[in-house]
Amino acid sequence: MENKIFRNFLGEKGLKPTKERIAVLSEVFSFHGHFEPEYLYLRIKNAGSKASRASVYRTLSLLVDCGLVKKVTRTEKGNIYEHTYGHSHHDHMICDACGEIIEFYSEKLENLQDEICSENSFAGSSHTLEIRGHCKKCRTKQS
Amino acid sequence: MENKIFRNFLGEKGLKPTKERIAVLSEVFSFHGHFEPEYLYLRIKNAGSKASRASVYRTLSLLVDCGLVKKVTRTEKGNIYEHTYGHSHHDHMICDACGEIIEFYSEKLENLQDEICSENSFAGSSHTLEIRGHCKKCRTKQS
DNA sequence: CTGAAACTGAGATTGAATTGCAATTTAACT
DNA sequence: AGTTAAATTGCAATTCAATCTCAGTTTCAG
Ligand SMILES: [Mn+2]
Ligand SMILES: [Mn+2]
Ligand SMILES: [Zn+2]
Ligand SMILES: [Zn+2]
Repeated sequence: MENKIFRNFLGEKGLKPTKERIAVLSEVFSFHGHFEPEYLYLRIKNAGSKASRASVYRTLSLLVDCGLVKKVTRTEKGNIYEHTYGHSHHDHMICDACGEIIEFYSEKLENLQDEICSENSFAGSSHTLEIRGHCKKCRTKQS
Repeated sequence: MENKIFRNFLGEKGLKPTKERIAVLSEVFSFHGHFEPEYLYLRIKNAGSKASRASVYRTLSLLVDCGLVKKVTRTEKGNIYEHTYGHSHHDHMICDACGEIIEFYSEKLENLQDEICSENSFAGSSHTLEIRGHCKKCRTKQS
């Protein structure tokens, strides 16, 4: 489980599993979905643990490094993260009319991307595909 | 041509085609490829025109609004743009080590996306695919 | 021409993220 | 348990792209 993985990762790097780091780890895995560092910081505080903003940022980096967490996007505001351990990869379709988000996954699509990476001698490690348009509901509503 | 399009866009909004705005427009279309606002600012200066950083940022927003320019991605540093008018659709691979951006286009990939949209009764109108990883150069350098 | 509205540049401000550093904590080894 | 070096922390200072403020300037419809 994630605790084990993180402690292992820290051990290998000569880093220590301090309460602050563990508090961040626990909080990150205490809920599902996307989050901003500040939101995480507040949740930790609210949960009765303590970790400064600096520690939250620093630990978040470590979690990304060890693969438990992923930086989803950089928005105008700041970065958005999500924990990935225990979740499978998917991409998104977003309806420009109602904002609905449809998640999808296609093995074929993933393979095709790998092919394209090879063709370009690129070692792809992650990707973000966002398809924009109109969902069924909004399309029928329009007629 | 882009000049006409931009002036039209400005007119419709009650905005004025000032020398600064036109200088930014011209510079944006004076070369092909990706660029950061600061780089554009320096190019404009170097070209003998004048436009403050503030105007460059402000005009860049307008150009995006009117569809002549697109925000390609957001890096640790800042935004990266490209002019789209006169260019056909393509997606990007971005090297996490050196920042190089590789453009690619795959008919198969586009078709596959259309298929996936159909399967989800979604009318896709645009998409952004960004593959992150390491380019050939950075990968060999590492060994 | 004229005047109201739009625009500009310089510098101030914002805010997420990073960093310097003195004090504190950790844990390996007696 | 006690010692100690290395790691870690929090706070405040800093960074830096991006945005905003606002007084002076420019544009252009009438
Ligand atoms: Mn999702
Ligand atoms: Mn491109
Ligand atoms: Zn919809
Ligand atoms: Zn590279």
